Amino acid sequence: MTALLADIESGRLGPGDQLPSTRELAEQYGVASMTVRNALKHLQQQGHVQPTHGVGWFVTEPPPSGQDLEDRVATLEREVQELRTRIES
Amino acid sequence: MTALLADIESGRLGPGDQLPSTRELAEQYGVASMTVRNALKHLQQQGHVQPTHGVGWFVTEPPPSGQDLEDRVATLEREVQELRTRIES
Amino acid sequence: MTALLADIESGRLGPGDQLPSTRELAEQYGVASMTVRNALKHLQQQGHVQPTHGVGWFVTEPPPSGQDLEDRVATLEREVQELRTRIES
Amino acid sequence: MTALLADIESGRLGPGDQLPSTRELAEQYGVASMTVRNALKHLQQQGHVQPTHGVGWFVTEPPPSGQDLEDRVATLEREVQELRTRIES
DNA sequence: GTGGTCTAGACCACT
DNA sequence: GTGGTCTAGACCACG
Repeated sequence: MTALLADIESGRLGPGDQLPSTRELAEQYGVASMTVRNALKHLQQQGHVQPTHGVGWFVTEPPPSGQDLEDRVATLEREVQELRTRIES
Repeated sequence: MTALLADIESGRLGPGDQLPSTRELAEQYGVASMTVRNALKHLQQQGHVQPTHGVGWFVTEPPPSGQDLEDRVATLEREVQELRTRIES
Repeated sequence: MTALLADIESGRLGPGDQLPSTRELAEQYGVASMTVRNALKHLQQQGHVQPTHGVGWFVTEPPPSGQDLEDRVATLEREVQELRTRIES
Repeated sequence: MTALLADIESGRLGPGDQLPSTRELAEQYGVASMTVRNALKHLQQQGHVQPTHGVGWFVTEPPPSGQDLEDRVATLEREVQELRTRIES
């Protein structure tokens, strides 16, 4: 089941892509659906995938790990400030 | 969808008032129309609202305080089922 | 889907028998799974069948034909009481 | 609403094509959904379209109207005879 | 232009 | 590997 993560990290599955259904994955890997679900939840906690109820699982945008969240906030706040200035002028 | 019940119980929606259409509710709450319908059906079973085909859903007179009979039956049937399972095991 | 009821009433399916899974029934009758579920829910309300989550649907004891809801409640309460006694013993 | 028939006969809509939804058609032509439905039922009686519940309306194979059925049979029989001859030679 | 039912197929909860 | 709930959107019945 770590093969899924490999697919995501290698780029075979990109942001926005829909994963095969949980039933398909269970069949493909020959495991119980519970196992698939646990694995997906794990990947979700790491920020790799996200479910939409009744629709499917999707690869998320690359997780912000590696960049400090506070840095990210500062960057965005600067951007907002700049845009506001441009609008007012 | 429990917000609707809150609106009714708080008095924001009184007896005789018409609810927004199922399609509007679906859009408002960001859910599918079937989900709205299921929620309304539950509120109906509890005696809060009532539909009229081709017209709309309406808030009913104050519901039968306590527990609805059908609910009671459902509850008991579940309990019986559970107890039987425990006995068999 | 009314064929199921016929099977039950004719005795081809007796009390305690397990029905085919909802997915099988959907395939057999060529309808969507939600439709199967709705049909089963109706049969349940009429007291013909009963589900157990994660296990399946089962034919119940002969249904409460012409029985008042209050009677039904009383009957179930007695049944619960009896089952509890059996568990404690 | 006869525009739909024109679209079908002219070939803009071919066999197997799905029509716009009844709601869309009603909106497009600025008529009530009942009117759309009646028109579609009319086209269905003439063998032009066919509905599938919960899915949509589809253009059927070209109906045999306009050519007499016996003529059609004769034509086909000649065609079969001709093809057989070509095969044998 | 509303409520009601259905399709096709997904995820979720449970045993 | 079951039942339960949900999505998105279709047709159907009705006032």
